[in-house]
This record gives sequence, structure tokens and C-alpha cells, in this order.
Amino acid sequence: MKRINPSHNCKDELNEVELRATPARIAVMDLLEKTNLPVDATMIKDHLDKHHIDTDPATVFRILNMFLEKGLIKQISFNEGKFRYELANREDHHHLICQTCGKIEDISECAISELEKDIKKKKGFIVSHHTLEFYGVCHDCQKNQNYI
Amino acid sequence: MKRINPSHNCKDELNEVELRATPARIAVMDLLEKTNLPVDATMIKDHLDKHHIDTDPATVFRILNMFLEKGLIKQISFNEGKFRYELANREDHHHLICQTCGKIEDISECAISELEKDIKKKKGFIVSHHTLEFYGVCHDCQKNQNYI
DNA sequence: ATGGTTGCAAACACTTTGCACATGA
DNA sequence: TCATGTGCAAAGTGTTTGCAACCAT
Repeated sequence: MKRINPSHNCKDELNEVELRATPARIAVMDLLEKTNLPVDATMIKDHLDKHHIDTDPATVFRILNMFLEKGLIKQISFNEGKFRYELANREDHHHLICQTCGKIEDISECAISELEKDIKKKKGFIVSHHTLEFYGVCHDCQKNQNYI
Repeated sequence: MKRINPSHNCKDELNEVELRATPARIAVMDLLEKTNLPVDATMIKDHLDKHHIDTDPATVFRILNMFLEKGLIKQISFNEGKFRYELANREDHHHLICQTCGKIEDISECAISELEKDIKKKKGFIVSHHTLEFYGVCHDCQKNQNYI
């Protein structure tokens, strides 16, 4: 196993949550920080392969579940029959998912917090978090007319 | 195979979208209409078993995919590693998912349409639909104090 | 009658688990 | 050193597919 980029502070981040800084974990953190977009286990595995970090899917999932437990990442689903993961310590944001090319964009504006207060008042339901995703056709795909 | 309740108009609904009205399909429609809440394939299978309609999971999924294609139902995901399904012809609404007891409530108010216009203007992204789900603790579970 | 539907079995994709070996602190 | 992590293989879910038999129209 080789380490991708020893210059990062991923090691410290991991130690902070009492996780040993192994090459695979550092590389996963690295990818999550670089892309800043939701990735799935296969994409992570590919990233590790590319950097000659010899892993198998089980380890990837174990790393992801460990990160989840420690609150480093969030698990999300875009109705694909699998999970995606992204860093947890990001500002409140949501996604634009292009149904033509699959591209995922972030949007940050969100006026849901008032709705949450309403829900507490009217339903007595305490919201801990929410998911809001928009599906449609992105700008590029509209131009390319490769949508129906 | 026995039919659950021949009094329904499910048969007509199915014929309208050019699907043959088989006992299994009628029973699935029936359940979706009765619960009006998102159910998964296992719950549907259980419902069929209970009514002595002898099916297997493959058929349930084939029925659901057929209903999806015809636009009768919607597929949604609550980050459970599986899909749930609910009738499509319902007013715009979202869900409150209790992380303690798993209960799912509907809420209908939704001020997202303005946000969608904004997204079109700022990002050039055309939204076809969105998903918005709230996770938290429901009223009952707060009372029962079986949450942390 | 006949084409759409189903049951069964097998396969598939994604994720988890058990256990022996390897490794970071 | 030694608890924590990993590789490998196997199993567990959820879902799809091929094919012959079946049944709604």
C-alpha cells in the first residue's frame, strides 16, 4: 500500500475521532474532501485502486460505516438503490440531480428551518434533520438536447 | 388465488392504463389506496399472503415496476437500503419519519415551488420534481421517552 | 386463442459478517 | 505489544431476469 498524499491533515482529523490513520482511511477522507460531492462505494473503491491502495469492498463499507458512526460523513440516497456519502461538516445544502447525465450540483439556499418550527408546533414532531433533493434536467443537457 | 374485495374500481383503474386486472395487481392497488403511506415490497408481499394471494417477490417487483412505468405510483427512499412506494396521484406532500418508532406521517404544506423558480433562474436547471423528508422524533415517542 | 402475467429458480447488485492475519499507536 | 484494521470468502438483503405454464381479455 502506498499513501496518496502525506501532506494532508487527514491523519489528525482521524485521530481526533479516535480512528487510526490507515492509508485506506486517509485516501477515503481525501476523496471526500476533494470532490465535496456525494460518492458511492464503487467510486471510492475506484479511487483507491487508482492510487494503488489495495482494498476490497468490505473494507470500504467498514470505513464508511465507521465514519458515519463518528459523524464525519452523511449517508444520502438519490433513489438509485445504493447509498452515497459526503462530508458532514458542510453548510446546510441540497442537490440538483440531472436525470439525463447524472451530474450532481450543490445548492445552498434553504428556507426550511421555518417549516421545521411549524412542524413542531402543528404536529409535535421534533425534526433532527431533513433531506431535500431536486430532480430535473441540468443546463448543459438542455443545450445538448439529449433530453426528450 | 382469491380476490380480496371485488367491489373496488381498481379493475377499471388498471384497464385504463392497459394493464390486465389480475388478483395480485388489484390487491396491490388496494393496499396502496388503503394505507396511503409508503410501503415496501415486503409489506406488500405480507399483505398478499394475508389475503391468500399466492405470489413471490419477483411478481411483486414486476407489478411495482409496471405501476411505476404507467405513472400510477412513485418510488421513494428513506435511506433504508430499499425502496418504498406510494400512489402518484396525490397532492404534493412530504413525510415526517420518526427515527424511534419508524412511523411515517404526511405533511402537505410545501413552499418549494418558489425555490424551484429560483433554481431555474440562477442555475438554469429545470426541476421536474423534488423530494423533501424530515427525520426526527414523533409526538408519541417524545411522551414515551423511548428516545435518547 | 393469444399475448400479457405469473411462479419458480437462478442471478445480480449492494452491503454485512466471521475469522485469521497484519499494522498503527 | 496488542487492540484496532484489513483481506478474503461467504452470506445476507433487495431486486431483476429467463423460461415454461397460466390466465384475462
